Amino acid sequence: MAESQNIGHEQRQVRLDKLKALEAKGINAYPHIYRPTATAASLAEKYKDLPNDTQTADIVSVAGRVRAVRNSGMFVDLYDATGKVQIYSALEHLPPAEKDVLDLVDIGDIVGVEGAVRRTKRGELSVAAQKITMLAKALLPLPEKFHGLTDTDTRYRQRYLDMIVNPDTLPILAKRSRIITAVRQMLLDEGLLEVETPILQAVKGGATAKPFITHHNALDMDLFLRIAPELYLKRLIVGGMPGVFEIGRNFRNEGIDTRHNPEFTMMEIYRVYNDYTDMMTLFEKIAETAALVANGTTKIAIDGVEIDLKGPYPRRPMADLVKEHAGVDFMAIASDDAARAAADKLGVHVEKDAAWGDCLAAVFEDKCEKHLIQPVHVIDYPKCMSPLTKSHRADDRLVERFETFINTWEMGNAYTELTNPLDQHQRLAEQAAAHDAGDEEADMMDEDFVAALEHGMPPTGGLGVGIDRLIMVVLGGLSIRDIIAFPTMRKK
RNA sequence: GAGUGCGUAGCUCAGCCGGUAGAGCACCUGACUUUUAAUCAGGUGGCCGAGGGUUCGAAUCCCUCCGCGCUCACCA
Repeated sequence: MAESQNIGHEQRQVRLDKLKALEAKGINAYPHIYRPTATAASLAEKYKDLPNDTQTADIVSVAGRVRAVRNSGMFVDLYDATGKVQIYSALEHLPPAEKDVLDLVDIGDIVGVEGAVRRTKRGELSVAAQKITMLAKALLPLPEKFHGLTDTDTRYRQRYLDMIVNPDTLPILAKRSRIITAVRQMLLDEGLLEVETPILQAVKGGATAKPFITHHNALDMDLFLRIAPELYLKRLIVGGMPGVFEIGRNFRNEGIDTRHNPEFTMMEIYRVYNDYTDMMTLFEKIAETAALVANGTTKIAIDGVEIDLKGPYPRRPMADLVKEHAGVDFMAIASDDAARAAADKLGVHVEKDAAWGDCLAAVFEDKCEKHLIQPVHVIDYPKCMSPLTKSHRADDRLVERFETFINTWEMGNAYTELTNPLDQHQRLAEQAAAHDAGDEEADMMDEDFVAALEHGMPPTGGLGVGIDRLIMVVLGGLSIRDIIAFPTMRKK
């Protein structure tokens, strides 16, 4: 990479010269293996009562990245995955050959140190070096030690630097990993099967969103990167799996901001003989699991506001919330015309051909979402915007669908899944007509999916959870770019 | 997509009513077996994001482009 060779070429040259000096001594600066016997944290724990200015006879070896060098190498701060341990090099104890290696150590190098455990006069637990092993000579300098790396561009493009110098970055990504693992385990404990379904799809479906399109050469066929796995997971239900879930990447060709990344991690769950109320309980369990593993409590603070993820959450019909926050009872509005007039009166813009349900949803988004700080299941969505959901058993204008909101963000989306093949075919046909008329986001007709339903799908509850959003909330309202290791960036 | 701010040394940042480039850290040399953002003295290092324009003279003013941030729009 020509570019990296130009970065700090002077400091790089100094380090290259040191690398050559190591090689001249017969030292491999990139050895195959090193096996430390201790970590910073294990030493801190084991020797927490060791008095100042005391050296033990315990010989250990530690390994990590050099982050600071003081007093011409007498004190070196070594960081491993567990924290910091100081390396103390007293000339009277360090063999001359080891001192030569020490002189060739720079900040940023990865080294292994063997020696006796000691606490210095000033109280810093240290390893009194007897042998110093270069494990990886760094050729490029690290960002500044005190201010770290603040340039967001560099932080995202060179995330490894962000992780090395900014102390919050790695723990956040580690918590992401633990949250996903814990949620996965919880679902496995529920008896669900984790499955994988196609990311390359010939027909896009399961959501309304603009897709990425790619091309398969051998088949000479365009394929969509999935916007959702829904229609394939339901095929597995038809095939007889009683409960499935998938955690994986979805791709949507839409805007990028602090809450949206073109590729994001979605979790979808389907369980037979469940309806949407069962999914509400399941969502609460997922959120609690995530919060507990990350923070040890279900309470989180976002912008100074305490939010408790402990269930059960209130269940509020969309129309009730609209009535509360906008003062209009849409359930009492009978016609599309009257609904549009009501929306207009509230200053909510709707299309000229907007139906009753479109108006209700538009008013909800404009007037209600911003108030939904504490967890709430918004239930009973209008039918027209939910082509994969069963009609509400008590009101045919609605469907049995809910979205869970936390911190005003939509966190999850769940249905009593539509299983009637004739109804499904008609609703997808309406979507497909919109798609053919130019609505890139509308669903397409998936004949095979409908055929699957024609073979019979048991009553099923389904739940989708935006894993990134969940992590953003659990970790205190972070940007999606802080919880995705490598967010999508423009080509530089 | 719109508005707005930013882009100067490896990193963090000054300089911006035009006059030829600065600091701290890092790096190099030296001092100090002392430290913990070690300290002290000296030094190296810049196509001032790219291109064009105005001007005797541009990091600074103007235009275009590139990249990033924020707000809004879009977005289940």
